[in-house]
Amino acid sequence: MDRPTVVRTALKLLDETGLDGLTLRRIATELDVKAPALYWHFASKQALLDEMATTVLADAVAELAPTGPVTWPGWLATYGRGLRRMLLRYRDGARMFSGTHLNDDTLYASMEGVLRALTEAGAPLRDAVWGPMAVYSYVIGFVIEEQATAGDERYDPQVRNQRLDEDALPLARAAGGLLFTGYEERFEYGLAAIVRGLKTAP
Amino acid sequence: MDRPTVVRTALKLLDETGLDGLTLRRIATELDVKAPALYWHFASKQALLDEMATTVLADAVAELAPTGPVTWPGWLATYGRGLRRMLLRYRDGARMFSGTHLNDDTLYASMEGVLRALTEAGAPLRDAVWGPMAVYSYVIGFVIEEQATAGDERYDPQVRNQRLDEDALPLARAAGGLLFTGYEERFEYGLAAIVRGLKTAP
DNA sequence: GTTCATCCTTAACAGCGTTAGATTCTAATG
DNA sequence: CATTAGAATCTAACGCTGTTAAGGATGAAC
Repeated sequence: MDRPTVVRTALKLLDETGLDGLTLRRIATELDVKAPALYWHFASKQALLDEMATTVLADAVAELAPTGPVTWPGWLATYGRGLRRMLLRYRDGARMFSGTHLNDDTLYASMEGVLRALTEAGAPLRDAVWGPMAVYSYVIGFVIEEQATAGDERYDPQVRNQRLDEDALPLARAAGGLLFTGYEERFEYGLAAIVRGLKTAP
Repeated sequence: MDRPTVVRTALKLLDETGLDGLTLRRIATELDVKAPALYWHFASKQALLDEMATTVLADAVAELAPTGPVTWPGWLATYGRGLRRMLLRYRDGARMFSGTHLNDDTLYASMEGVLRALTEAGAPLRDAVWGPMAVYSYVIGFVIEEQATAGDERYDPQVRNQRLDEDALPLARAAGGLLFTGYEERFEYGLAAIVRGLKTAP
């Protein structure tokens, strides 16, 4: 049992338990081990969560890193879609990223490749750094909300509209159907806006 | 002692304790009360957190809701900046939003005003809903990362660069200076991109 | 064959959110 | 004025959590 094994096991367990139900004792049981044994490999639960998030992001970046020549900021759309897909792969995947400290040198290595590809495509370093970061922020924020609301019946437009007065709040009622269905299309809407905005930067 | 009092007290305490240190016992002590008393007003701690987040957002939307005529999507920049300012006002303010269920009818009322102003400014309802939502996602994601890294010495570019090999990762090193300083400028960079992208929507 | 580091165990701690049941206080009712 | 009803809080406790301390098993190195 080593660090990567613990991380992968915890990530697998995350789908069953959710982030709130992910306890050290459950992870340990899954590994046929007692909870304190985890402290040999990780200084704290937070350190384990940090490494879980880092692993997911490193997987995403490694998979998405441009191999050949890319266009800027065209690659950002690919990056945004891939990142969202990675986050959706795990229950509470995006929430896992809030409050964690990303810290892995393999992450920086992948980043280096992205930065080189983007600068070689003609982007100033500032854009090559800030562009992906803006997409990253958007994706994290979007998926946090998506994973919180999708499947939660309190956000079902029909249930929601029963609470909302038709005469006083007609637009808020209509908004429900646009907010809590068709996440795919709404995600692309915002992502396209960012990419388009970066393309037409002054 | 009523619900709003508890919420405001908890929000004040949040700055001292941080989200992880915010326990029901501490909140109760601050209110000169024992912890179980809180259960008379809230069904669970999560319900209290939900209302805290809802309060912060409702405050922001109420303050930012356009009173007169607005331009679309020009108002979105105002909205994004104001929302960020509101989140930064509280320690872990953005993290508080991940995992909480926003649910307040006063929130919908404020939303109604925004939607009306934007549609009257000529925006289709879809844009009036999805535009602010895209900005919202970006701001939440941005501030989560900002509040996690700002002030954390592990993200100090100098400390960070000691870990990074100069020859192998020159761009990743240079990126540090662009990522963990000057949040203001980087925030505006992404915000402007979204707004510009929405303005030039096809 | 002893030493030493590695990896895991048992036992326990303080603190957490939460519940059950008793208790106090307030206001209205007869 | 005495009684009742309900609202708001208390005490006590439960099960669970992350975490620590101290010790035992295992295997490689001298």
